[in-house]
Amino acid sequence: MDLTTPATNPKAPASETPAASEGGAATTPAFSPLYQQIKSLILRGLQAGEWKPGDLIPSELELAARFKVSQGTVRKAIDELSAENLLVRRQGKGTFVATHSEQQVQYRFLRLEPDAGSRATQVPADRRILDCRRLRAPSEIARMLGLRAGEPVFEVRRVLAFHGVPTILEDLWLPGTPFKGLSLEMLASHPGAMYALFESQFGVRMVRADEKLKAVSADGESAQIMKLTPGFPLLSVERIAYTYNDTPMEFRRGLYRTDHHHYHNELS
Amino acid sequence: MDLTTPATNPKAPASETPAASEGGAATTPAFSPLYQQIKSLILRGLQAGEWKPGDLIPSELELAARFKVSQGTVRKAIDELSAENLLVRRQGKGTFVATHSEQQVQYRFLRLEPDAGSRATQVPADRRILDCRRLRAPSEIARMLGLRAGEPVFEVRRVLAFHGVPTILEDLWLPGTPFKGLSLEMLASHPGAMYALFESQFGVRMVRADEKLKAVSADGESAQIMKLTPGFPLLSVERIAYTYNDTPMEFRRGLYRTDHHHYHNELS
DNA sequence: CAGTGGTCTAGACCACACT
DNA sequence: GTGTGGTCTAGACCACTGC
Repeated sequence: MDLTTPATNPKAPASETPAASEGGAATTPAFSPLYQQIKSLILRGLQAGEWKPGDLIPSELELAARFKVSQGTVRKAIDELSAENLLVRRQGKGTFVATHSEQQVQYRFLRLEPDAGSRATQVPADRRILDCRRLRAPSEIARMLGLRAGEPVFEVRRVLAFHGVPTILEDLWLPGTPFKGLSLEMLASHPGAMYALFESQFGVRMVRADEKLKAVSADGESAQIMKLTPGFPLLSVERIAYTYNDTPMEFRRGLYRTDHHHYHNELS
Repeated sequence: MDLTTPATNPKAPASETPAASEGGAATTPAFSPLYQQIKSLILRGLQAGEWKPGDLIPSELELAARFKVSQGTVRKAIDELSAENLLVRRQGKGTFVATHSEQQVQYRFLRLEPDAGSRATQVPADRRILDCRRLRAPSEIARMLGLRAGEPVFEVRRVLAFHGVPTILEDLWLPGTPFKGLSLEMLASHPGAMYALFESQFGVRMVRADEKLKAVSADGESAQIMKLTPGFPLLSVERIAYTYNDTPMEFRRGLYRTDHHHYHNELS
């Protein structure tokens, strides 16, 4: 592939890309390197479901041939995608689409850990779904999910217990359209982590998330559900989870009991 | 540099490395790629203070010549180091040692943000040092810092206020030896972030940190200092900060008021 | 202009997994 | 052995910075 065209983007790098977007007007010329374009193309394949979570994607040489670039360029694109946890490389085997299921990393977004003792094998939580209903999005929820107020959403409430102690009370909201058909039975019957179900049943893969933490006091209702006295300090965790393209697909509000657990975070 | 030697590590890659460690006995052969060895060598230079925070390090070609490897290999080593925030690349200028000062990122490890309004320009906190004393490490502190109980440590207490509202009460402990000479006056007179002072005055650069968060209720003492009623829910943040080589250099326990701020975390 | 990091290529060889 | 990702090289050219 030649890069003779100077400042602005050279011609589209792939043969199979009708260059869907790129409205028309001259915005920022914004030179973008070839490997970034390759990255976008792979990303498009992931979004389009060409390769599903857990799938093996084509080898680097194959992709290089398809996109008419060198293996090194494909490699750099895949490097970044795997650094972002979208792909997983396995030497000798190939490159796979990351998934929330199967891996030993069951709860990839749950940062709660038992204090001290820290049995590396965190006891599998005891999950209980309290509620699952379809309703029109209140404005706050709509805003978080990038919807218009009144659009349908699912609301789920559940409790997680460790060693019989209710530790997490969560309410979560999902956009109605992509999750059409969700039901309490489906959630209750599914054994694994919730995000694994989202992948297998709805083809929705959560890629990253933003969390906002606060310390709060248990109100009457949550205290009752978690068998605590009102006023008990709880960690409030609000999460927006995004799928490909930074599209919000879940808003979650959790209350964590932290007298025997803590929220672990690594800074760098 | 030739890589003819097969499985085990090839001969040391640099000319100026007396191969200090590598005890003797055959542990794990553990093949390590060239770029990892280069990375270690650069890291050693950083630890040894050959280049200090903010300094320009030699160019890729210079390092390649010095270590007798190709530019690409040095590049990959630097890529990783800059991904770990130890180095910062600036196109056209060179590669610099990362620092907590100068950058616009004043509080690199502080995850507390104002709610909603979120003036991107977070008001510079009003810092007040309450105490700074030298004492013998209690066993818990010693354990956190990798010291023996009774070894000297500094204990500092300070309050951060935003818009006049006391929001963070922190106690922190530093090992006595590396921080010899620390005083309340020094802390109080220094304008910028604390980690910047550690770099400039003690040559200690914090590289990464581990935090454990819990929700707690304000006790009498902290309530009084923060002008709250006892029982007010506070976010407890325990941090161990590490310098190069995963050596712990600070233990910090903070209480955050979170009624108008939140702790922000990005998951991926 | 020269010097730096950033991108891209082409080719060689190594380490690992499967058959 | 074949095919995969992983490492390493050498050289070309581009983009940015500052003299």
